[in-house]
Amino acid sequence: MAIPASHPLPAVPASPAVISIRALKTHCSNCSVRELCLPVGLEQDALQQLDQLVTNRVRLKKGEVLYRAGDPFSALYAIRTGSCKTTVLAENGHEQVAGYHMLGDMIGMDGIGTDRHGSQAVALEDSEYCVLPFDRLDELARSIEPLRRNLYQFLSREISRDHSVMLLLGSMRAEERLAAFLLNLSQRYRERGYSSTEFVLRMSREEIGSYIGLKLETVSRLFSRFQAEGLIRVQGRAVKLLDIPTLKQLIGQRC
Amino acid sequence: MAIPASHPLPAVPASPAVISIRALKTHCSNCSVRELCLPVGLEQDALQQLDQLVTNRVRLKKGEVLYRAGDPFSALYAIRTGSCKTTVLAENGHEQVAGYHMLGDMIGMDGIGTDRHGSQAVALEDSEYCVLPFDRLDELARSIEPLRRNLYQFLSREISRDHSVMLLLGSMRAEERLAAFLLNLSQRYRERGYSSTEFVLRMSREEIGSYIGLKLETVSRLFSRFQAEGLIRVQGRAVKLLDIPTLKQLIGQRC
DNA sequence: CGACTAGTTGAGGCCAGTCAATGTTGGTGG
DNA sequence: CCACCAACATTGACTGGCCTCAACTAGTCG
Repeated sequence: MAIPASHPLPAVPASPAVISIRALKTHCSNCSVRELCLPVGLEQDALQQLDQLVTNRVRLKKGEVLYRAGDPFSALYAIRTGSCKTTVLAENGHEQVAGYHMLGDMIGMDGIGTDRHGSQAVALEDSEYCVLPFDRLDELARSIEPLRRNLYQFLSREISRDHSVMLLLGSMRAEERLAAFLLNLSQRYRERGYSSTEFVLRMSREEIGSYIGLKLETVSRLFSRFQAEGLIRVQGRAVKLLDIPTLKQLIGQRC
Repeated sequence: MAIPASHPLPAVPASPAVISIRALKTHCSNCSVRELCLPVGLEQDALQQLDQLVTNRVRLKKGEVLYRAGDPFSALYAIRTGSCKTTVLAENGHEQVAGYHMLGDMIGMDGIGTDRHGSQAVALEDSEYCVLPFDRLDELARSIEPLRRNLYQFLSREISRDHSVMLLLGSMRAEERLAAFLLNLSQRYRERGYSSTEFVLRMSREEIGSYIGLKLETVSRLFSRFQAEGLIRVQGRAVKLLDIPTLKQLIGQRC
């Protein structure tokens, strides 16, 4: 796997923060997250065809918006570096975090059906996205079976992921929610070759709360309590998981 | 079958409740929900090709299981008549209703990515399902653009639907949840040509509660309260919406 | 250094959960 | 047809977990 193991992100080569970067040496074929992303399992020549499709990349600074709810849908986005949140808007104006995405993740899939994005994506840190024009991706997927399979998988996995969140929101108590949130992050960092016990949260207490259905004060209190109980160590947004077994027990114990 | 209402479904010809029915006069081309289901927008010959794919249908009695979590995934299912719920299972054994599906809906899509069903589907009444073998559906979709588009749409719409549920579970108060639940049903019945103000719930109070993140007692109390306030009339599982504007206001008013 | 945002902590209230008793409905078999 | 039973539903009393409101602290950036 790519990525130097322990943690920090591999330094992104300095480059002008321009929207469209062509002929940059970043291709799917040598991308650090190719094993997690759309290219996984593709043959060499399929990879090259995919490379030709991904000619645009977008760089965002923290807080910048990739797309808004209601924007015309034209492409999916694969996260190359960094992380972002997706939020959904209720008719009454309430905004809620629906996803916390990191490198290798694909976002924008809820827009396919309606030709409009159904959610909003906001960078949680400086980050880079591969633009996958959907029409061309679809066209390419027609002929490349593994690519088509991967596309289905991303769509389907998003559904499963949402089901997990529904489970969390619908039946867990506050401490279970936070434990599940932390363990989920831990696993995803591990899958990406980072430390699974020590990482930096890219969301505020309020955003975390919005994601897991709690108020920010409750999130803060729980962080404090988990720390007091020796389960984690928190320093602002830096978290270290100290007692993963007990955290797991927290979410596995109730009927 | 539910509710005669404005333009009821054409009576399904009586037929033996056998699992696999071939050469029955039920085809996509003359199915009553074709405008809501996979065939929507398809040309005549595309329709016929789809017909050839859907050779199996499954009939379930109330309470019977279509698939279980962990079952090998091989097909999607389109609901021809009746309704079912899908449930997801947490690692700790807790089971939660994740979806309430009715005719025209497609289910099983969370199984594509893992080759295993991620949820369980249980009939809420006697109901009938078209079996869509996924490999063959995929093959057919390769060549029929509108079919492929529809497939994407179903996947994408499922994601959007889940986001709505997350919004409901994450930020609404009990009365808002029930109002949203009822209004959602109302709209879906309307789309299907049934009465949007008068219908029979196919789920118990407990199942409804599981779906919208409340306990059954709370659901029951809310039904009683809505009735006392003149918003609805409830008689067991038969519901009549009396004051839709106020119900809408209930979910549209909070920030 | 001051304004601002993010985070922590405390006190109190309320909404929904829990526990429990009772009523209702629908299916089954005598 | 009706008695019976089990599952479902209703209602009340009480509890408690999370929210609300509020004060305070710690960083951050001009």
